[in-house]
Amino acid sequence: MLKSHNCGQLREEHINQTVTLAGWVNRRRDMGGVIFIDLRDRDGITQVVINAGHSQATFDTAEQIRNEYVLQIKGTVGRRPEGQENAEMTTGDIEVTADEVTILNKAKTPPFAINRDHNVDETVRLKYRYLDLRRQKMQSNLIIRHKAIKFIRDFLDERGFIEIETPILFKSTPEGARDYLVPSRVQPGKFYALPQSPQQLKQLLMVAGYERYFQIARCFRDEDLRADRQPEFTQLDMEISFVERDDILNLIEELMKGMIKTASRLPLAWDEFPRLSYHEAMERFGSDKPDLRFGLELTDLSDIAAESGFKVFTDTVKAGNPVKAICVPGAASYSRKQIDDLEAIAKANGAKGMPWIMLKQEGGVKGFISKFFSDEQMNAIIERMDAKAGDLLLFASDSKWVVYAALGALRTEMGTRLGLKDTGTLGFCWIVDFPLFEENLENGFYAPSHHMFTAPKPDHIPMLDSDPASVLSDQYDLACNGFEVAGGSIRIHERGLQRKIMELIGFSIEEAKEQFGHLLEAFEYGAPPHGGIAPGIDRLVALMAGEPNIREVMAFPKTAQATDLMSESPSFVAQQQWDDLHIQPAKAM
RNA sequence: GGGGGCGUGGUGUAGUGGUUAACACGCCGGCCUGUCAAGCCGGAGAUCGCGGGUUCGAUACCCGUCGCUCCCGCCA
Repeated sequence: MLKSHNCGQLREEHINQTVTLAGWVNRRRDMGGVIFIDLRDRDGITQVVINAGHSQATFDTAEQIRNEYVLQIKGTVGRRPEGQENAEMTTGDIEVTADEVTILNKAKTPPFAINRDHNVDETVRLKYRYLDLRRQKMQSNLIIRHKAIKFIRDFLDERGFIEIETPILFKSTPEGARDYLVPSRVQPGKFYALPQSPQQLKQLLMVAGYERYFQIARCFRDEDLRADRQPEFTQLDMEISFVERDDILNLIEELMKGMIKTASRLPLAWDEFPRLSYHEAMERFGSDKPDLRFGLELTDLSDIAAESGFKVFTDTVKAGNPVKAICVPGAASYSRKQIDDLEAIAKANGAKGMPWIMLKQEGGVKGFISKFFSDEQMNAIIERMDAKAGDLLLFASDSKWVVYAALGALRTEMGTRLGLKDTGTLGFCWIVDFPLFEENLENGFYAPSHHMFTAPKPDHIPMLDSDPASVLSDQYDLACNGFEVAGGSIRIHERGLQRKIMELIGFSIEEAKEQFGHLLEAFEYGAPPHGGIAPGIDRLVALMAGEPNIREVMAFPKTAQATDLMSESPSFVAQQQWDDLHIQPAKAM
């Protein structure tokens, strides 16, 4: 090795030892006759001292050194002079006096500062990702990620899980997200697909008798990107045989707690993860991934609104839809502009408008809908919402989905604006008892709300015949701070039930055989009851690192346009490559 | 597919319908033997993303376009 110690390693106990360090120049301070170099490697930073009186050749070399040069330093560890210690540095009590300085490599001045944590345009960061990743913050993020994954592997190994790799080249299915396709060279006209998740394969591993499987699995979805969505991302994919829902919830809860204790920058907001039904989450928070770190809950006012003189509300309730509101404390002083901003959020989420009522500090109410309510009705609203003078009430009346979306978005926005979220903590909750089917029929058939292998709750199975729309499933999600961080379900392992579900969703035997034939056939050879879950590693690590998007915890992420600014991919390919793959462009490019 | 925001020396920002586009950091040179965001002195560095329009005059206003970003749709 070109070094004997790491740069974060040396302490008082090493004093008088001769050491060799190697790393990058974090900063150079040239005092004329003495030069200080902060030498940085992944482990930390050590101050190196180069004295003019010590060795002229070494000093001459040090004069030429610039930031980010790669150096090897041979020298002696010494105690810093009295009063010169740096309490900010873990190595701040010592320094290395250089006997020899070797420039292992020079470096151009980087396009942005490596030695400083400051905002840099993300275009530049992504183009020079290798320099961005050199920054302490990014190294720390990737180390959190490593620790999390290491914890997961150890935790699951101790509990009898085995890690099995599944193919990246697999089969396209029209269900779900858009597939990334890979044309076959040896099978003209045919395509592989990159897996959206190893869903089918892990179920087949259950049929194969592996009982407890996991994989740190790369997944691919060709959909538009978001702060928490990349075209390729990593899931902790898991499946367990002979398992019941609560076994999985309890296991994952223990795993999350251990992982956060081991790897997370932020602590848990609370120890036990609350379990909410999907219905309760939507009604109270307008989201199936609610941020429970603050209140501002949705309140149903349909009954009072139905008696009001406001036609929009009365019509809504007559149509069987809700009128709901949230109470924003202290926001009655909001300006027209601020209200307009909030209304824009409601509209962006499908609402046609955002009626509001201000409870004036000096008493009385303001807002054009207030005149449609009697004093009695207004008091009932205020009482039910536990509102006080100075508060602002924001309403939504529409289909319940629009009401959830609009008020859910407003709730999140106001939670941020008013600083109600404890942003330094992680607030987990389980969402359970999802509907088995989407509410709206598609072409006269039900659509699965998760996927077609999700099992109904056992005591709801009879309702598949009488009232399919009301059937709840053994599907569950884990949410944290308003993000979905895991989703899973107990699967259907029994053929008759699977056939019934396929009939309800209008899936013919022929279609099923075409797409899932291997899986359905496998289920006829003794499939054990099984279920699983898939936590999203990128989202969890971003949350644990306190980062606002998952690019900050991925080494080489893509832009919102799904490009890589460093390698400039995707890229055009030679005509020969098209020919080899038996494909051609749809039009001249 | 739709909507919002941003784009000014290497980096981060300021700025204005009108003379030479300002500041900090960085960079280059000089001084300096105890600094640690070193300090002091001097210097270089910007066709204000690109194209078009309005105007006597555009970095600024308008349109388009490209890039980055956030959101809706989409993501079983």
